[in-house]
Amino acid sequence: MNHTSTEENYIKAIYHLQHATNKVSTTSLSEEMNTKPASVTDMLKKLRAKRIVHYQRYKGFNLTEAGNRKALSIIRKHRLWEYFLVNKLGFEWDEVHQVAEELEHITSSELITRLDNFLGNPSFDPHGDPIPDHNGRIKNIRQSDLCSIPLKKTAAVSSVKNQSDEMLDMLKHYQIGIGTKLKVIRRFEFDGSVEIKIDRQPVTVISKQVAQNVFCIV
Amino acid sequence: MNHTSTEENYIKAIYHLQHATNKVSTTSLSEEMNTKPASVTDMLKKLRAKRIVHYQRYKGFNLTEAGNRKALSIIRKHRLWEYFLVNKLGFEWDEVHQVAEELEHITSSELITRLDNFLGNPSFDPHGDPIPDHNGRIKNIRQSDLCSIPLKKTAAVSSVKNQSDEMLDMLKHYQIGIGTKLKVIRRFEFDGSVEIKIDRQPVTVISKQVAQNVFCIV
DNA sequence: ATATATTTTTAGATTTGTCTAAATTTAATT
DNA sequence: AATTAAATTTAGACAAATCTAAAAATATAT
Repeated sequence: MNHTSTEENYIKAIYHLQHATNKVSTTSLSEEMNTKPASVTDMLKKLRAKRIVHYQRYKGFNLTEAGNRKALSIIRKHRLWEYFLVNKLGFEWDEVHQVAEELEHITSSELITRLDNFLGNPSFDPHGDPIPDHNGRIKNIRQSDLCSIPLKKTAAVSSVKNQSDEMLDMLKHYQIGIGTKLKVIRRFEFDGSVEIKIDRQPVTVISKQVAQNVFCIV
Repeated sequence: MNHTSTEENYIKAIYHLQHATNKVSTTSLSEEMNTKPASVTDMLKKLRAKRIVHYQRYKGFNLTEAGNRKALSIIRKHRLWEYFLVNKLGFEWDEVHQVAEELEHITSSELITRLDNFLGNPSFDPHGDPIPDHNGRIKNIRQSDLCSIPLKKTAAVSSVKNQSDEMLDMLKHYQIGIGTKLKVIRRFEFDGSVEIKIDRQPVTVISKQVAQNVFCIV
């Protein structure tokens, strides 16, 4: 079944709502999509007709099995392109999202197979998010930065994105290196800074800028 | 100024009509775009409002300076992506057009700059067509196949794509070799065959299949 | 449990790119 | 030059994705 870019964006947004939030509703989806609830209702009917969502008026919705597969294939494309943009074209990880939003809608599946091989079949994108394989399977070891890992779970630092001298200097100060075990205790709304506890060290706070660069396996 | 993918496709098609044929008309453009003449008229009004074409009803149309620049930027993207698909992802040259048709509409200009550098700033795409640089300049040594060179301009054969025994046999029969000077006199709509005049030889017709494989410098 | 607020859906309009059918203009032919 | 043919344009309609405003259903609060 073919889908328009718009439909694909809705499918992705529904997937995201189902996994990253606990609010799957017409209104929350409209916020995610920057549209009005009325537009969401129209699209839900369209996606229901295409067997992408289960949907009953006033009763909510969720992805069907086919919808879930479709979502994973879009996410796969998005993350492979992000990997390409950062590791081949030299973009910074925070510059690639918008471009990948466009690239993910290129239809050729042959292209994605070849891109995947060209990149060496990576399992994680530059943000540490897992890249679904061609069957939609996701590596359960997920790399996430300190802004997105769950609170109070021990995690091991697995990579650092920005490897500038200045950053390495900071990490040395905090005694953070690859393999360091730590927990995120809390996050501050005001500036996004993060309170962490490292084994055998006092609790400290690191800035959002630093936290975004430190990736862990939870 | 931003343009939809559809507008971009029209711009590219007009550019192509102006350079590769001598029929720039509502009907020929509608054939190029696989639409009806009425749709072309609508689009011409839209493009005129955006200062992309000069257009007077019943009197024909052509690209403005801005339209020409825009066309070259789309062609640049298309050909860079084709180069990428063939030389990095291992596609065959005849498999890439459709995918590049989609990729050429990705908007980021930063992406194209980086892609260009990643590829080593190539001057010709896998079909031998020149890749405009970021200022829209085209290497005047343009390699084009006999299906796309301008009519009645002397051209020198510069390369042959398919180098199979069967093809070389045909070229020997026609007395075409590297360096041969020839003109394309006309093209036949019916089967895409091409009438050519080679120095000191009678006019002959070669099939589209052959013409597509013979590249020249105009 | 009834009134109020919130969420969701419907109805009808808009924009983009397309179509068909009819009208108009230009070109070709006798 | 008049007629016929071809090309082009207009008029009106349609599908996709959106909107606003109003109606309907559900949830919340008194």
